[in-house]
Amino acid sequence: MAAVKKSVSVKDVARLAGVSEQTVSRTVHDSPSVRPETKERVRAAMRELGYRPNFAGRSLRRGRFKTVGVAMFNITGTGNLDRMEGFAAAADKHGYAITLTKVDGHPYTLESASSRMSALPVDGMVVIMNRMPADFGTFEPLPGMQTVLVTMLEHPLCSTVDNDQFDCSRQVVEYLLGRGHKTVHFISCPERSLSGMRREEGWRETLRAHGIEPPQLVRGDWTAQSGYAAGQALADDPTCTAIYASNDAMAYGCIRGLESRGKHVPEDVSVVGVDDSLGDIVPDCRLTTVRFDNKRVGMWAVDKIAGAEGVEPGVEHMLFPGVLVEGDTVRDWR
Amino acid sequence: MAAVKKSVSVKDVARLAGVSEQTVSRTVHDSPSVRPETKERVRAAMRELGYRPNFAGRSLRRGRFKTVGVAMFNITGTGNLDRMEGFAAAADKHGYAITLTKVDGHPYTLESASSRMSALPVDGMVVIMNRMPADFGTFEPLPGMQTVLVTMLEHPLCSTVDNDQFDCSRQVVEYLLGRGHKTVHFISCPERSLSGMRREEGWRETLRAHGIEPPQLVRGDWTAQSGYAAGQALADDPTCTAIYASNDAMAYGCIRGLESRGKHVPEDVSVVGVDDSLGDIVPDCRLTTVRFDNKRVGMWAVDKIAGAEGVEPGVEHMLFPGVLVEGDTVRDWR
DNA sequence: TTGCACAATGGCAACGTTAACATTTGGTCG
DNA sequence: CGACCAAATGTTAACGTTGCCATTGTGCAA
Repeated sequence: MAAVKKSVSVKDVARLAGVSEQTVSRTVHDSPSVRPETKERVRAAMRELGYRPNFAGRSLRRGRFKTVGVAMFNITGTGNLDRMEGFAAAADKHGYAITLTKVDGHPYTLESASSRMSALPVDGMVVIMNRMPADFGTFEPLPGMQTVLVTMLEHPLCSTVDNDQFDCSRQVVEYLLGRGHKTVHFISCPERSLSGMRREEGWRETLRAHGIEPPQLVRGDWTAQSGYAAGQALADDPTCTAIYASNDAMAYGCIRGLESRGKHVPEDVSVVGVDDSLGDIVPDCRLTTVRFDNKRVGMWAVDKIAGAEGVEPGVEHMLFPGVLVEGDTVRDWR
Repeated sequence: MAAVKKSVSVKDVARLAGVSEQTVSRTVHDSPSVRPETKERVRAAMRELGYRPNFAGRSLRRGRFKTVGVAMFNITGTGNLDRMEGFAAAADKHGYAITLTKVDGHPYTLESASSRMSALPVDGMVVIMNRMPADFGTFEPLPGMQTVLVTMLEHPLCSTVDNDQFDCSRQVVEYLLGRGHKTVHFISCPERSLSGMRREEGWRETLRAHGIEPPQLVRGDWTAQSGYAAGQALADDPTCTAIYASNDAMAYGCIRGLESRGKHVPEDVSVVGVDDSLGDIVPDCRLTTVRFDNKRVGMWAVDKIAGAEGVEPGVEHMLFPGVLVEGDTVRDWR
């Protein structure tokens, strides 16, 4: 039955329309040097045969794919969905497509991401770095393959873009100090997280810049449970009037932990989180937090590649600041 | 300076290694009919020139792209990250890549997703349907383009796969009835959600199958706030001992709403959610919920396309059941 | 009438790869 | 020693598209 459906080429269309292949091509590209009635005839033939331009032939001829590759070591991760939204939106804007690749190979290296991409039809690539790759310092992007890293670390050969985690902490700490708190306690995250460590640095250095010696931090593990424990531990510390948690889940856990020890938020203790991820999940708490625009980060990365269009655009480093969103979990002591 | 870097082709490698292009090709594919020392010579030449096989030339020759396209109307959505994880994992397994496309065109139709894909280098496509597309009944997939829809509705021409939302409600309702509850109240979601409506049907029909007339449902909007309001409303209903909420955020909101009215969970009222999305975000509550394996759904979709490898595989419909995860929010009344 | 400009279209080649077939080489066996 | 075989390598053509140049046709000024 179902005849083997060989793909329809310009040749087939040309034959049916009684024109040359070249005229078909010109019609596809809507060249002004084809007579309208000829165009219409060709278009009719295309419709009849169900012609669709062949991507491979076209790319081979043109030498470009109009596609950006995205390499991820872990697909599941905070903000990845928003970043992808950004990738897709920017790609769309430039008429590009996005090719997604999971690099689950054991070596967590840029090299492995790069070689994975090299066989795919992409003009440039974006790598989402969550941790520190072993070869960050020595990595060289493939020749002719514009490479953008999503990370806060600056790379000498690749453009980079990310949220500004240092500035995020600066904002939070200065916001709390500005509300009359004498110091800010910190619930951190596991040490292998790049962005988490940068938040920690920001907290520490901002306090020092204000002449305050940072108190002992409490190390968490991103979960609300660890925040809960941290909240209980900090409830007994009389100097603790303000807590900055490295993400919203820990901040929320912390609030509940404080409450379990009879401390009220924000009356007794102020709490600030990061990520604005609680959103519609928690009913009774408008957490003061920092919102990042991950979509914008994603768009920037793809814009950098797709927007270049052949020109050699040079290495650039971009950090987008987050926005502090005021909720109901901070008390003004002034 | 930077000389125009024309891409290195088999021809260049062949010349340097002093062999024919075919031998280079055979070496790339590790054919046994090339002498090991010849292979080594060719490999050395490839390394020296930095040869990378050209995707376009290869696909043109082979007629296949080894790529699956994924069309999404909304990238941000519950479970999409896990589904993508599944897409990527299955693609990887088959040596395929994933091309992601956001269909943000105004018409919410399969046709628009399909035509968007037709110009891209893909062998098949997956469409993630959140709502009901206008042309669901009349849509015909592109010839030669295997199309899989992620939806619970069965389509005559396309394979479909999704979580079994009806069965999910059945499990929850029978679980609660089995614990001695006389009926199960329901917090629904907005009516435009396909999966939500199917959950609603499952709840209603399972109750009826057990000879119980479903009580008036409370319509929510996915947010914890709406769950909170629902909890408060249901707290005054003496017949209400078990509540099934259409997602975890509403379930959690509901619990807090009940508590605000002096009802305790699970002592007074049992609450069950869906999605297992609270995870590490909430510290004090192990919610009984239903966990779906979205990764598996994603893998199935890509397997269906990439696994076929040329053979015409026929239309198939797949629903994966969720797993009820017991937490601490259900009381046994028996 | 010729020459010329311009519009419309056609022919050819090349992009990089590889399947199919062709050729060469070295060795084995009757 | 010639016929034959297998292993190793080479040659050709084709996949679909499009840039470049050539060709044809048409109208208009010289």
